[in-house]
Amino acid sequence: MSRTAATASILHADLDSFYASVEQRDDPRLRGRPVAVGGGVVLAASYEAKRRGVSAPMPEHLARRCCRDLVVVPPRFDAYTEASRQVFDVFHDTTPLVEGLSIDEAFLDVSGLLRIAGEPVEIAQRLRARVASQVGLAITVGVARTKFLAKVASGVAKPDGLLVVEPDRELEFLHPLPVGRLWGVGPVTERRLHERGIHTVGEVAALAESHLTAMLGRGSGRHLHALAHNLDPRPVEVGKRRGSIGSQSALGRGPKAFDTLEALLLGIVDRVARRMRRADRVGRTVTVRFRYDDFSRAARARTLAFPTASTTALADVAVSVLRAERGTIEVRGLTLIGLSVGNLSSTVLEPEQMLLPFGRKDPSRLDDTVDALKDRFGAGAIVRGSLLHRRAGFEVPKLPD
DNA sequence: TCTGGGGTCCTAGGACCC
DNA sequence: TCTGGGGTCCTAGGACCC
Repeated sequence: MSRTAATASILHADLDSFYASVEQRDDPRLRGRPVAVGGGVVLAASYEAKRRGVSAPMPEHLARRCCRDLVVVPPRFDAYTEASRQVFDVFHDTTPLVEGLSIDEAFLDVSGLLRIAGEPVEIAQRLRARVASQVGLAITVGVARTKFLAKVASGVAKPDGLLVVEPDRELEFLHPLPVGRLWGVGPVTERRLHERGIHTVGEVAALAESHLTAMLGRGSGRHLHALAHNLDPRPVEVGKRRGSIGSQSALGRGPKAFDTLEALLLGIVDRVARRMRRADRVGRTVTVRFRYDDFSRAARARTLAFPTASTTALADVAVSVLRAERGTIEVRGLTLIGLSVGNLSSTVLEPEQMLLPFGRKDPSRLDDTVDALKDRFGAGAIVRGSLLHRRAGFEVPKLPD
């Protein structure tokens, strides 16, 4: 165990230009050519296209302007999902400690595998070779002592690379890098730092934490201070579940009839509700998102007393929120509408959770309680203690003695 | 340059409870 | 009866990531 702290044994594996690479793999005519996946907007660009200045999210007509022979292909999300599944199979075959970050990247903890599988660098080499031969895709791997540094390393090693940052070289590697390389530094934070003459990670590291928090706020300041000193104790976490499920749709400019917006929103509700049911999740917080003609955004949230994945229940809430915004929408013009459902829980009934609001912990009562609640709210309902239960006038069902 | 669709995390204020 | 402090929940907005 003690060696985990001293050894570079966390891998960050990241597929290169994922969508575009899948397209080039499946259509030999696309290989070696600048490829963009998208339609209207570039979702992903191949390295040939990136070298010519194409990047996501760039409007298609601009991408074509800077790259005259760009090949634009429509996305095939099913193919990407399948390729991702195959790559994650290789991850899970490498180590049980896999934390997925997105469809195309994950952290792997290989600290316990020295005797079985060898040094982390050897494991990383085999992982890259297996993904290439079994899935036909290039994957870049960064190896370091912390998650954060492994991710920075893979970013530096792209494309199709492998980079190990040994523990005694961490700051030497990190400090010359531009601040934008830090995970969590986007355009806004980068600009704020540049305005103060701070361009490298080393310059961030030279600042007191109090200085950074005053500049960027408590959360960002602490985060940045820790990262600049390579302090990142977070372990690789297995079995994380996502906290929200949503969908959205861009509408383009121009006036839309309000009825059309309602119909669009209902379509989105239906899509989200189906995905929730397929994933066996129910949620309590319904958020409707708006983007206006001037690109400003707003979100309106409503939290229900009980979680649901019912299309009609979610639709009722979503439509009432939309109607309440009608005046604003008509004045400002709408260019995007979206819905996400958060506060997710599992649909599997967990008796301990259900008893929470009642203060009943007697195990002999569990089955009766569950039955009573099922009768009243349906098998999908989970009851949890919250202010809203009380505010909504929720009454504890009569339980048999 | 004028912007898609899927997410995560943080902050801040107000309501409410103990 | 008055007052205070700490904690949780909710809403809204913003930054960031792929």
